[in-house]
Amino acid sequence: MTDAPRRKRVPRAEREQQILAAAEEVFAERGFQNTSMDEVSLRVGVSKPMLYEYFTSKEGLLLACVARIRADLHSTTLGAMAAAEAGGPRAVLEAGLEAYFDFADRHGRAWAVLLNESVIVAGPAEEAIEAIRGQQTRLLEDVLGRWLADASPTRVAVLAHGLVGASERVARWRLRDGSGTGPRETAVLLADAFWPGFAEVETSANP
Amino acid sequence: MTDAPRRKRVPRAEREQQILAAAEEVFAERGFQNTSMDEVSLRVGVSKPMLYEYFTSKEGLLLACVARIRADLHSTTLGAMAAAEAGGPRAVLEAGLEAYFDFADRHGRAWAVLLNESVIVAGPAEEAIEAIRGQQTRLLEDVLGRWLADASPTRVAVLAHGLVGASERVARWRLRDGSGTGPRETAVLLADAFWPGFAEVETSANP
DNA sequence: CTTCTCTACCTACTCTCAGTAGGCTACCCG
DNA sequence: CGGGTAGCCTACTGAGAGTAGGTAGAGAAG
Repeated sequence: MTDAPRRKRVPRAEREQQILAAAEEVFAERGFQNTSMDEVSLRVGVSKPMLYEYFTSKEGLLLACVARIRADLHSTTLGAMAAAEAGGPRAVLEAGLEAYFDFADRHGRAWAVLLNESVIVAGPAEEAIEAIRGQQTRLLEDVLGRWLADASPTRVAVLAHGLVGASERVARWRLRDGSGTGPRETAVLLADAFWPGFAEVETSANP
Repeated sequence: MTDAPRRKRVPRAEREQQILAAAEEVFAERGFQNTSMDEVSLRVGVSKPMLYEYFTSKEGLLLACVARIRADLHSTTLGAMAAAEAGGPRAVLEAGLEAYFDFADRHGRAWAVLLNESVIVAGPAEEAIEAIRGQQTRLLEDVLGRWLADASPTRVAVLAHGLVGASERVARWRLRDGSGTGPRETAVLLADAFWPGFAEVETSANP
């Protein structure tokens, strides 16, 4: 009946993952601002100084969450696009968009908080978040650069950033009001809007 | 030599504007998170309780700043688009985009912090910010709805939200790396990307 | 089995800062 | 020239980010 002295020792890597999982949950529920480190530590079942030992600061913890989910998103969309390679550029575009919206669906609020609404600061953390976001844009710049070999880098940049921004906002709209529209359908609608703008790519179509 | 007893009484409406101006500055410099109410009050030359009297909370102050700058942006772009009406839809689109990028240029970091990076919370403030943001989207939905009279509301929504998202991200990119590209040039590039997606509008062109 | 040591872990603080209680005073109006 | 009110202040409370300094479990070495 005396309460269990359940101090269970766990290797660092594993605890880090537990902490990230709990933090992602709480951030998604309450938002970054309204989350206290005490609450995260409570939910993991570990004391606060551990969080600081492993992640330096509250911002650091947020950054780690963002990095993790971004990496997941990146490999997911990359995989989908690679799988659609045979269908030609248009199919690749649609596959990437669909994978993105599907990812957003599966991760719900965590996606919105961590990828869109969370940036807070004007200091190094902002840089860090933008850098992580840059992965996605660079991926698109690569692909678009290959398709539009003779377009100016500026044009490629505008298209890539524009497409990323459009995806984010459309995904957010779906989360709030537009959930009646499925990932596939949404992807096609957005691709329809953007595709004709890629004038030069009109060569290889679906089989 | 005894320091001035400069308690200068100022009517409420005027003080509110002073406070908003100072807050916008500090938020832009430090970011929301790293700004203390004490610092804002110091800069205005007024004591902290005044800020709370007029704006309820730190979030409330942020919200007021956002609302103000959003309203400014809204009327600016609206005006530019109205002025371009005679040139046809394509000219209206370009004018709106150019006004947007120009606005972002003029407001520098304040724009980035207040319109893009500042949303913080999961509670009512998030709703409020989204509502303010909604102005812009609704404006576009109106215009697009008129141009694409026979398109489904879903398609119009995707286009409107997509275009807003694209503008935001492209503007942000310009602020960081792409400032070599002027507002006009950027607007044309983005319009080129999106325009052909508005298939049905191809009727009225420039004189 | 004992001791050594390394790393996971904790309790108990400090300090900054959002938000408030309660009162004062400049200015207008009669 | 005395109210009355609107603008203003000093001086607090409480929450929560971040830290100092120490405890203890588990494997290695004897």
